[in-house]
Amino acid sequence: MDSVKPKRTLVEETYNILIDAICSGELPPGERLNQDEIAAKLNVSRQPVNSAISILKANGLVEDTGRRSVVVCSFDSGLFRSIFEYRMVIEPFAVRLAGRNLAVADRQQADKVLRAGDKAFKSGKLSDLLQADMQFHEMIYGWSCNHVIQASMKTNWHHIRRSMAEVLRGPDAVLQIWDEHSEIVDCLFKRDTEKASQVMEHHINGAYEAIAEAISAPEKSS
Amino acid sequence: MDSVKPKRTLVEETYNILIDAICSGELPPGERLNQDEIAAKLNVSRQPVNSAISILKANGLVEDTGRRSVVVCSFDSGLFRSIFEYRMVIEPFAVRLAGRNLAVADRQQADKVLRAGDKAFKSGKLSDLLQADMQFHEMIYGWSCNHVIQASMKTNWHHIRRSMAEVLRGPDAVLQIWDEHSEIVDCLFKRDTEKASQVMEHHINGAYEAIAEAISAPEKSS
DNA sequence: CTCTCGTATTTCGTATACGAAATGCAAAAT
DNA sequence: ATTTTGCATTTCGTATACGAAATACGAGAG
Repeated sequence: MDSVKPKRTLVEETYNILIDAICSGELPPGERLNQDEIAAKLNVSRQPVNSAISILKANGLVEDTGRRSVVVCSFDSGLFRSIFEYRMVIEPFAVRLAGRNLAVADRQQADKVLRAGDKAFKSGKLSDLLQADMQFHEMIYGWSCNHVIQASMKTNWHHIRRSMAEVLRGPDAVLQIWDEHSEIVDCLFKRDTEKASQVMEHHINGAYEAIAEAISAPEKSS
Repeated sequence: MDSVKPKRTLVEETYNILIDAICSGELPPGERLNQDEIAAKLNVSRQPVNSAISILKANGLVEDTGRRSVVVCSFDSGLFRSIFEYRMVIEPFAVRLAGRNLAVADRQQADKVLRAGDKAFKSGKLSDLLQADMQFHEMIYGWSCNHVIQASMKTNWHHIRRSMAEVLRGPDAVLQIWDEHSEIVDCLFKRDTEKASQVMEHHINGAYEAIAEAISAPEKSS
């Protein structure tokens, strides 16, 4: 007999819904969060909404204006640069750790994730590709067995998703980055950790340039 | 005329007090957090306490037991390893970034922090030394101008403080690490960023070994 | 005496209530 | 017409209320 479902609280539910709305762009930067409104929309009282917003505030997704409302943080291009600067170091490092802990790496899991990525790539839907991309990288973080990397990147992916939501409004810049994923996995399982790490560094660098271009250039097309 | 003080909410106050109590060891791992009790002690209602605990939960400082109470997370030695594994890469990186942004680096600030460290070192109080150590490293994070590094390390220092609170109960293991700090600053301002980064890597490695020893060995003395 | 179960008490999550500050608006003043 | 000012309304933070689930505890069965 299995233990009963660990009931989620309304605070957690509300938090997840809000963070999703922010990262998907449904709540754009600068948008004011009205507690009554949100509470009504989610069919809960204002209290869980208030708590959820406190968490968002502590995590830097929203900021209060000093007045009586909190707003979704503006998307800072400096933050974007920080994230990729950071990933350029952390992602190759995660690969090296994964190489050391190869016992925890699961080839079947890798194949599944890679297949999902191929499918998303062929479908051409950038949002699907983003989802698959995130899953691939989170798999690597898991293999690294380093909880700090996992936690910090979880936060970062929120911001990445948020910035990508902006990109998605622009022309569909197809990112030609998927094939490097399978190369990384191959190198890892061939025990060539150093090569895998190098490919990852190149991969992040390429992703940054592609996205930075898509972000800075969209005005040209409109 | 200056603008009025931005009043802190009771939720924030409560959160800060709780996180401080956890990191100082006043609330040891496994301790149950009773909302009524905390509310009474802080002279607030249960509501801000409840919200503050939600934030702690989201940030992994406390966990709920599935029952009716949340407890302070047990201190995982794996997490400790993760943090120093991570710092071994991130701290030298932060130094390299600081070297590039040397314009923001403030020699006077550095001297002040270094002097405070010397004083704490001579006083022999490990808690003061820890405080000064944290300030030194946070100065470097600031110079790196990378917000992701700052944010992730802020969380990590909570855990470091928490683990050090354990160490402090044991024999006073004096950590002979302070002089490396001034060496790092010197190299930086001499524009020898690479050397500074290397010293930082060595520094973190030394700190890890010293602390790991102090943590694993305290039983011997009791 | 030990175990089991029913009941009282504690404790939490959430809803509602309430006061204070911010905002909107319209009438009065220039 | 534009600005100022006082009042009504909105909105938030916090306190209190309430029901449900967890725990403690004692009485009865074995």
